Amino acid sequence: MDADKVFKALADPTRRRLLDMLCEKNGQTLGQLCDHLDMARQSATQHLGILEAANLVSTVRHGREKLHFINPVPLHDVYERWVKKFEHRRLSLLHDLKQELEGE
Amino acid sequence: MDADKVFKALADPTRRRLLDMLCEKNGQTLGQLCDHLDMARQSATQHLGILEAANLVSTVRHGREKLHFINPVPLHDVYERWVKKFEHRRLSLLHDLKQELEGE
DNA sequence: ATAATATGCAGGTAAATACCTGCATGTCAA
DNA sequence: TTGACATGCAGGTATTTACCTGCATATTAT
Repeated sequence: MDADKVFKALADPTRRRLLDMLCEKNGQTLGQLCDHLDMARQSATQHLGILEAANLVSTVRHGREKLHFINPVPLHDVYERWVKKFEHRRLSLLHDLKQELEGE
Repeated sequence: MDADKVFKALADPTRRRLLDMLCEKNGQTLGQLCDHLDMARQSATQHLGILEAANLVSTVRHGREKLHFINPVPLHDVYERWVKKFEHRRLSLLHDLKQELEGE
């Protein structure tokens, strides 16, 4: 997993919206996805390209249509690498700050 | 939680590195954190400001020093909102793509 | 075949981003 | 109190990003 690509892909609200749309209904075409966005088709294409480069979305050509599918694996990897680690130490990390605020 | 701020904060490798450093040793000063980065102090300050604005880091002044503490809560929120959802449907989402690739 | 449809590709621009330098302020210690 | 140290603040620049318009290509349906 290229963590940088995944995080950068997730940094844009339009791209998070696209993932949400695909989660609602997987395998949508570019056109279908565009219909729910307030921007030119070409802009959406770029966003989908970034999601695909991050491996968050896989595509399949179906005649003249391009179907988009979510790939949940990178998100799971993000969890494993980034959230779980801090999650595990969650209480102790908060404890550090609390102690500092209380003046040791 | 301001999801956009959190995701944008996580989108930069330097900022992820800073979070890692604080996870290793919580409550470090600006100077300590800078020592491990290959950039000017002022640049690091900006990164830490972004992390603080996203509520991923909290700070406490201690005389002339500024101590930085991780706040793991937003990361947990990201998990709840973004990862868990896709995680739950992980297998079914992959199934969609597999079926499409196999020609229905 | 041809028209309508779905997508691809090539630039072009304005705003955001990640750096930097230079100087100011505040705190500690001798 | 004065010098050293830790951080704050104000710009300035080069790159990246998120849009756009215009045109090309490929597929389906009449």
